[in-house]
Amino acid sequence: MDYERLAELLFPDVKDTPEDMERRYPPRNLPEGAVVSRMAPSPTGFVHLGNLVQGLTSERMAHQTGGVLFLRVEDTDSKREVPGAVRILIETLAHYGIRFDEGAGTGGDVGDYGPYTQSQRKDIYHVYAKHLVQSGMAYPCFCTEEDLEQMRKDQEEKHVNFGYYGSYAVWRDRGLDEIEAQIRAGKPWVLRFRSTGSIENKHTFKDLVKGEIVLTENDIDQVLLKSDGIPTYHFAHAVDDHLMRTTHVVRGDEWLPSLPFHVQLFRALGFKLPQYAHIGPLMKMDGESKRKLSKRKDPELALTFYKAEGFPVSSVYEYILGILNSNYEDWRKCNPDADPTSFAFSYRKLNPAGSLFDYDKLCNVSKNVISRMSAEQVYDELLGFSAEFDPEFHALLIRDPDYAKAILGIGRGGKKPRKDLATWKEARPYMGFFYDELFTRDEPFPEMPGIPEILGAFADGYDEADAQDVWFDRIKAIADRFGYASDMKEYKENPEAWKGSVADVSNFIRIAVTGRSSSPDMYAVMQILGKDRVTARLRAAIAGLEV
RNA sequence: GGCCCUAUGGUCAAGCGGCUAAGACGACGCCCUCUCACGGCGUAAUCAUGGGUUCGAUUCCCGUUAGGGUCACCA
Repeated sequence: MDYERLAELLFPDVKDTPEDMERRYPPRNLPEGAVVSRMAPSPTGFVHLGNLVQGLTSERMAHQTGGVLFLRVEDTDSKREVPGAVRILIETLAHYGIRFDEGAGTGGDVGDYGPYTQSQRKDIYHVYAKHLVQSGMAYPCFCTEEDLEQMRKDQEEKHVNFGYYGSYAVWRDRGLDEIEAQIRAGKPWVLRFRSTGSIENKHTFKDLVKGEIVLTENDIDQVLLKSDGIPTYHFAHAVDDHLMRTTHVVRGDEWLPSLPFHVQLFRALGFKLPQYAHIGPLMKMDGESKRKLSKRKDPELALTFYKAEGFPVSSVYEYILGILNSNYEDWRKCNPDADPTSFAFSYRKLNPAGSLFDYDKLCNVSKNVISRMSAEQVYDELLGFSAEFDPEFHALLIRDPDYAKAILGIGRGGKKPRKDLATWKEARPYMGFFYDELFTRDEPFPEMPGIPEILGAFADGYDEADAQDVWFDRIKAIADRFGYASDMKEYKENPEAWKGSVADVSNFIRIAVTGRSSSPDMYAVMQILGKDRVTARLRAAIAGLEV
């Protein structure tokens, strides 16, 4: 077979050689140990937790070593492409603190190793495709979809391995004349890799997170170029990561089965293999068993879900970091206010298996994150959320910023901050009663004696200027007056001696003022509500009870 | 079905040949001069299984079982 002629036939327009490519994309000049890594998502418009997990790992590895993180858009599947997806992708990732040093950007490419969008790299791939044909390592295949389907059926019946290999590789050794005839007839073709591997051969391979793994050689003649001349992932991966001088590839472990082929391809192309880190998928409980989080079934996979639920981005970030490096949580406890980038991230800590996604844990992390924020910060974030998801609440919040911040400041700061909020969505039910527009009385008063009189007595004597202890002494005095115990200890020893306790009295007032039986500290609540609102609500409650 | 990965409490997990097997979330109980939210204390709960190797295995090796992933002109 005259491979040179075949190559000319297939790629008449390709004049560049691999050597030209090497000159155009020389090795990077970086210090020893610097990691060059990348995110290489396909622009489907759907940014998910998996992207973030992978991206965060790459980002930390690159930036912690003084290396480079770049973004490459893998748009080789035109069927799946969604317009505007690249922009969404970049903005979402930036939102989560992943910044690229290089690569595709909203304002065009940045960096010397571009283009960073695969659909613009066709010429580059063809240089290597032609080279492989010239050296007999690739050949055209004219099988139709039907042909391949038939092959698959046949293999299923015979219970043999699936795929285009051995005697099933029908175009592997056809003559040049036959190929030429097909091309002249305008038949579409794909370029296949001529595999010399055997499934009898095993090799050990060192993966950064899985450790030593056993690979079975690939014996399938995989597709390198699709019939439209666009490369498959495998081929693009090899060419791009070589020319872009990637040192570390972080990806989901669903890629593990195609790793033998990638190893084979890099070798055939004469490329140095990068280091690989295959990370386990995020799982979810589905009835009795676990399964990988799925795009179709699980809304919590999409990053937009967390935005709509009102999780601060820093909460999601912290949660993911905690999943990746379990010692992050301890570090955070010791360094409550430190920047997460000062944490020593290690790929060695990554779990080789898949972890179950834990919503409760995320909430807990988020409560801690929010509790560490200032009232000012909470207000700003809440505003951002409500503007998009709760305009009515948003309008109330911006009407009187100081009022809102005072509310959000209750129990904030200090050693033991309140942790009421895990999401911004919870803010409205938490603090709604501060606004007359949202205030409702849905909590009934308990069946206990003297409630209207007690409320009346409190309203009559309420003085906004009272300090907290004076304020509470007044409540105790009212308790005594109406036959309720003012001392909790005494009451607990002998509850029968009283109608109730000062806790009950406080509760009557709480229900009257907030409409609920639980609220933050009543003194603080009343200070913020102001005397007029407090007494108005007390009077209204009394009127309601007397009807 | 072939190939590959994984296996410590309900969940996330420390552990890397010798420990009464950390810690966190969740659950439950108690305490904390008004509820709630915090905080404190405590309880229950884990090394899948069978064989080796070893003076000694949660830890190393093999089998079994279970779970997961993957077998496209998708990434």
